[in-house]
Amino acid sequence: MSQPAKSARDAISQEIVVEAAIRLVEENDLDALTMRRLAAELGTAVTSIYWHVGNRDALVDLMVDTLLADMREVTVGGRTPRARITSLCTQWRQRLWDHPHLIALAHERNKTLAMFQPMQAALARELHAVGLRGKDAAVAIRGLQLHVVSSVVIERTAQRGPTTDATDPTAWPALTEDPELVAALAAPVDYRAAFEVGLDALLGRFLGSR
Amino acid sequence: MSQPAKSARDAISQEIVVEAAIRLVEENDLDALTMRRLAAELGTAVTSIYWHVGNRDALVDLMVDTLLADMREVTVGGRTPRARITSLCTQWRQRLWDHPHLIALAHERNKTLAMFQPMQAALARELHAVGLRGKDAAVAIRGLQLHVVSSVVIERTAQRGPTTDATDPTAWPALTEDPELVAALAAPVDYRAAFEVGLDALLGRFLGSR
DNA sequence: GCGGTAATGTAACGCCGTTACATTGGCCTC
DNA sequence: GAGGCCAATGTAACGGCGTTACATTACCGC
Repeated sequence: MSQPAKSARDAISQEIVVEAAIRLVEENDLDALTMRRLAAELGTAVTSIYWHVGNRDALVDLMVDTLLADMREVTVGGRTPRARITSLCTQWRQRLWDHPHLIALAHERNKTLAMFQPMQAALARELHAVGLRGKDAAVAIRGLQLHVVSSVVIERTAQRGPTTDATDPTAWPALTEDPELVAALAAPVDYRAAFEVGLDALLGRFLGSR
Repeated sequence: MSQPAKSARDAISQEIVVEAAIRLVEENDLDALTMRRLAAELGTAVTSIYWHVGNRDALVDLMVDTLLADMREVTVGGRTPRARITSLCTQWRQRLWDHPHLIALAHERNKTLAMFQPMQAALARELHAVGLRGKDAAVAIRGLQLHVVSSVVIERTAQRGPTTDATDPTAWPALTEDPELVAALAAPVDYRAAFEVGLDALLGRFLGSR
């Protein structure tokens, strides 16, 4: 981004480093992102990485910014305001879902909520159109935003360790009267359904009869 | 837990190791939990730690179990079912809030959702009393559970890095017509209020007129 | 050709989790 | 009491991590 490609020795630029780092994370883990391995992947020494990006934290910041750049533009569909807001939230959830490592990266750099500016603006426009403004609009935006991001965060962290998530049915002596409930709770969580129910509930609360 | 205190040399047991580890984390960070530092804190060698707890992952598991033991019993208050469920969720949120490191620890061991069994059982009882059972009850339990845990998780991760969370108001050229909204969005998030609004919305959806 | 500087390479520091191996010390058996 | 067993602790190392002081290269303008 800032390094002019003067030297044509082998032309390792900051973009190339960031791209390689993203590739490294997306093809493996966040743990796979080590400066040494990144240098090896680029066929260079670790000090070159440091020269181009500073340190590991700065590199992660750059990665987050790069990934976020792909999510800037928002397209809203739907007739009623409620449908448009639903589409907005679902779309945003989908995008976060498609970049699971973005969440992990942003989480590591404490930028989890900072990535939501475009969505905030779009939501504000829609709420504005329904007559919600000022503090009420802010509460609604915050609520919807938290719902989207936490839905994905929780699902992703939960799916990393599938062993302990399926709740043990034998631990509930008091519930044997409702075997269907026990079975439903022992089944894997349908996070998408939970998201949609929660979203619907939030919209019912915020929009009311609008 | 399993080591009989045969040798009275200086009596480092598994409990003592786990307690020291919890103290170490609660007085500092999760990052402060290193095997060497833990050994130094106990005035012993690192291999003793390994002998007693196995390795770092096993130690964290033990810590999570220990911390969870303090949260087993649930007390429900309130007259209407809705009030009782609200009390339940608020209470659970408060407990998680009081043990912020428990969340980080459980997160590291992918036990984020596994800690919810007692709350699940209590919720199931309440919902049962209102006539919600089977799959409907499961959906409600999941939704409430996700709401509680994600509320705390998001707030905790957000508060670790306060710099990037206050959204930059200048980034919204389209919203200058609603300065109150911009101001409200630039202010720090009131997570407790967001939690309560979301909880209210979820209950309105699940319980309806019940 | 020459100097400056952008870029890369070498080698080390201190930290981490983990482990092979040696050593201690209390108990039991003979 | 001597010897042995084995739980418990200590010593020292391995490989990997982020980071950095320092030396070295290669290109550009002069």
